[in-house]
Amino acid sequence: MEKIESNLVASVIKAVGSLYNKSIEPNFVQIQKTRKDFKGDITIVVFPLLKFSGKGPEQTANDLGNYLVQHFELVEGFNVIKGFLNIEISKQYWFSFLEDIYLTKGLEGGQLFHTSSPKKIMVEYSSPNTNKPLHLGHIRNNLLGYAVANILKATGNEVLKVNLINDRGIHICKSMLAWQKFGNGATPESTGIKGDHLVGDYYVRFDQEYKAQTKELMSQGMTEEEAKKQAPILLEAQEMLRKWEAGEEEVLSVWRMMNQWVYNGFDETYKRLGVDFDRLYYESQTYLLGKQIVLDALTKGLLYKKEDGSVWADLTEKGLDHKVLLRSDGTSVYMTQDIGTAHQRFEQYHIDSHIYVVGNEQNYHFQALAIVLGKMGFDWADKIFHLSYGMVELPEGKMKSREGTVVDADDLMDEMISTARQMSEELGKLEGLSAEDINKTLNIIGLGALKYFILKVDPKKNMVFDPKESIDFNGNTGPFIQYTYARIKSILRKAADAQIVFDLKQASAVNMGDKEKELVKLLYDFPMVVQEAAKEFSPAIIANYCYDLAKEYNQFYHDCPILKEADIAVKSLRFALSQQVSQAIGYGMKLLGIDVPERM
RNA sequence: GGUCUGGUAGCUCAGUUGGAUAGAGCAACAGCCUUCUAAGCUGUGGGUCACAGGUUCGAUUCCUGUCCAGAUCACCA
Repeated sequence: MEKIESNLVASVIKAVGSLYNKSIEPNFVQIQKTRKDFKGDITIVVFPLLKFSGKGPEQTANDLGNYLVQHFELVEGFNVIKGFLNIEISKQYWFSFLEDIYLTKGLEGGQLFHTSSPKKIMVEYSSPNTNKPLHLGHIRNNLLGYAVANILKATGNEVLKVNLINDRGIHICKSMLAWQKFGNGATPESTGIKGDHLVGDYYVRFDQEYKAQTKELMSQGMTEEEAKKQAPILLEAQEMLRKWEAGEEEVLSVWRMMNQWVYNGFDETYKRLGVDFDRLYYESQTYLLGKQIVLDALTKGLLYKKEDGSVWADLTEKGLDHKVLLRSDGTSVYMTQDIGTAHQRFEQYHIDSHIYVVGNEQNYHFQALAIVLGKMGFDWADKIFHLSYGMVELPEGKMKSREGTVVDADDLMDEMISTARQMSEELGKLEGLSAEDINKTLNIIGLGALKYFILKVDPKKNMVFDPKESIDFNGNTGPFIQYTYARIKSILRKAADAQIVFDLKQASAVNMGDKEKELVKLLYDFPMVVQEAAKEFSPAIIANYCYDLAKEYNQFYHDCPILKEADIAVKSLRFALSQQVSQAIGYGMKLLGIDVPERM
């Protein structure tokens, strides 16, 4: 079926040509959805056309409206308010659209969502440190990365999800050291504590000891600055890192063991969260990459070396500062590794684009990275994209691990599910379900509430999470949308049980009321919404669409009987429509990584 | 101090390339379950779109300045 918008633009151009004998560019035809308080489906803003018509807004709009109604089947009627020409698209068109998706393709199938230029895209997300468990900030990262990858796939791209795990460095040495000193051989098995939490506990333990030692040194007359550098436990941790880099087996074996604990813990969290990866990278294997590339660029004169031997990039012409790429002792920094891994990925996988899902605190880093890569002459330098997302804040400000205000990912998921249980029991929703089904459903609802809460917010904005008020289940929430889905499914089940077969062919455009039309219009928007979300890397666009659709459907559900409708034609139409809405909701939520329950 | 984000109802958030009377939810209040699941639906109240200029037929949207908040500017990652 031809799209309404392009059809209408062409029609208006023809109309202007015929009415006023002027030829105009498409960008003068401004089209938008008609606002709900007015009659009509699509609105043409006529102000830009006045200079061609030479008439006032009202007159011009009426001229156009009359012409369109007479010459184009698609246009059924119109009204003019001020300079706005509100067009009514024929009900036949909307009905045909519903027929089209219901009888042939279905929204999910076909090429409805695909872009004209598919790409091979790598999405890096999660990228945790291995010294502590995941928290709410990581949840936002994981959900965003996973959803964006889904959306890009749905629009026809080939997507590779990767996770670069930061498994080395001073932070993990701190946990290792504290475990050796204070752990008495504790393991996840011996303590029953999840591996990543156990390792995190020793990271906290290290910090306690470090603070105590610093305080002690200060009481002996050291300045705070000195004391922070001289605390014995810190020196030990630094020594441990040196041993790790020297490859001493004694250190490596502890490192491998504790990291494995963490990986087991992460795997569990990822699984519950419903995210996954096509490939894992470990910094211990990539942190030396990039050095040769930097040295090559140095010999080409693209970088410069200071007297102390450190290598720098001058980014001042781009408005940034100078950036170190190799330390004076010749070792790599963070940026060096990113240069190396980016190079490796573009060369090895021949990707067209690389998306890094990383918090906005690293905006500067990625800006600098792109400039450095460009300076080094890589033609893919402008193909890297930093999907920068805002911080999750508490009502009183940032989460601080030192103050114990970090919201732990596992705890939060537990809480969401227990809230779901409490709500469901109060409402008596779970009667007649098996224990297994109950758990499955509560899992879907609890996680749905959490995921939707996070994904409905524009990624680039900071967002506030109040741990005291648990995440809502009413209103603009995941469960609201899930509930709409479950109610439709219930209707579909009932029809199937009664062996009622609905045939949309029995219905026609005349059976379509205003509510039905509004829903079809929303369904019509769905592919564009998905494409927009892909373009903007914003799952929030899909989340808000799902809400709008569910909201609209609930009104329809309230006002219009479906199975109880007497007129078989109307009944069939409503049934088909409900079925399509459930598909769109289910698919939209799936793109967000949110499951929907068959009943709740 | 430089750079980058952001500032919309008491709170959490929408608001498509500039368009009509700026929208939801939560919270508050008032209604709707003998009828397909009331985690729903309907209604009421709530706004100087931070502030001031500019661009134009028209600005929450674009530009400039001011104020406020956050991030960042390491031989950390």
